[in-house]
Amino acid sequence: MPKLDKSKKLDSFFLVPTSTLDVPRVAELCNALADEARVEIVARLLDGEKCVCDLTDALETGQSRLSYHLRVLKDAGLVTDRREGRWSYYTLARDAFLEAEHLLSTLRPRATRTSKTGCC
Amino acid sequence: MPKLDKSKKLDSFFLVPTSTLDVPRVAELCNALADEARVEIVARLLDGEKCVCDLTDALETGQSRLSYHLRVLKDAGLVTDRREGRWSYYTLARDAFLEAEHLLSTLRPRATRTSKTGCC
DNA sequence: ATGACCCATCAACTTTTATTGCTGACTGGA
DNA sequence: TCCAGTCAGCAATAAAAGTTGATGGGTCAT
Repeated sequence: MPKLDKSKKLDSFFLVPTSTLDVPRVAELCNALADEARVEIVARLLDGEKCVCDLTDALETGQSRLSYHLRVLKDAGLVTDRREGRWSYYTLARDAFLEAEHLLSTLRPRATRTSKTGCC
Repeated sequence: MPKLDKSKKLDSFFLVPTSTLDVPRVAELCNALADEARVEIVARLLDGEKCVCDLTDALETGQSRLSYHLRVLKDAGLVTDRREGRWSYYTLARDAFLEAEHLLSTLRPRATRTSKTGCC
């Protein structure tokens, strides 16, 4: 029996391992991937680092718009950027994607059981 | 060498297995989980089916608001509902969560290699 | 049938996101 | 130094998402 973490609500403490159920972080990561434009960007970065101009060409989008979406991804920690001369290079942050996979797995329903509790 | 699927863009065909990279679906699923209120709902459903009134009590939220968020989750396929008498019961859709995990895994960067291609 | 209850949906509103054009900082070459 | 190119960030606008209170349909007990 683990020690009670009083910072967590009591009931949820017993239902799930709260240490791995980080609601705001799930929402933050999902929010960053909730837009097709950003998922496209991630897809383009799958085969390695790219500079903004590469992405602008590949995605046929305005530079300003791209910059905005890159920032959203960066704020969520899903990409990192690097400056080299006049170019900015973006790379996927592997850790963040692994984190996302882990967080999502904590939301996976255990089984298809119906609890059949009386209601209200 | 698999047969070419002409419905997919040529370049992305060679970069990733496009059959598993469903950009709109990733965005749709992530969008459904992009709000803390909805992640909370999912968390509450982790230990099984619940009726709306249970969730209203547990999450201390207005009934209308909850109904809205449940609908978003339902539209994304993450939950299913069932009517019994005057109560509506919601359950997590295991398949959709497995699908989400799979889709997310297709976005995981292969390695931390820098492609070092010349730019622009 | 009447009334209490559960819940989805609507309309009105507020808040958040996304898009676009523009500006300017910074870099590197002529 | 001057010019052209890359790119982030701002302001204005458009669009989408979220919140709230009200309405009404369905269900159940009296």
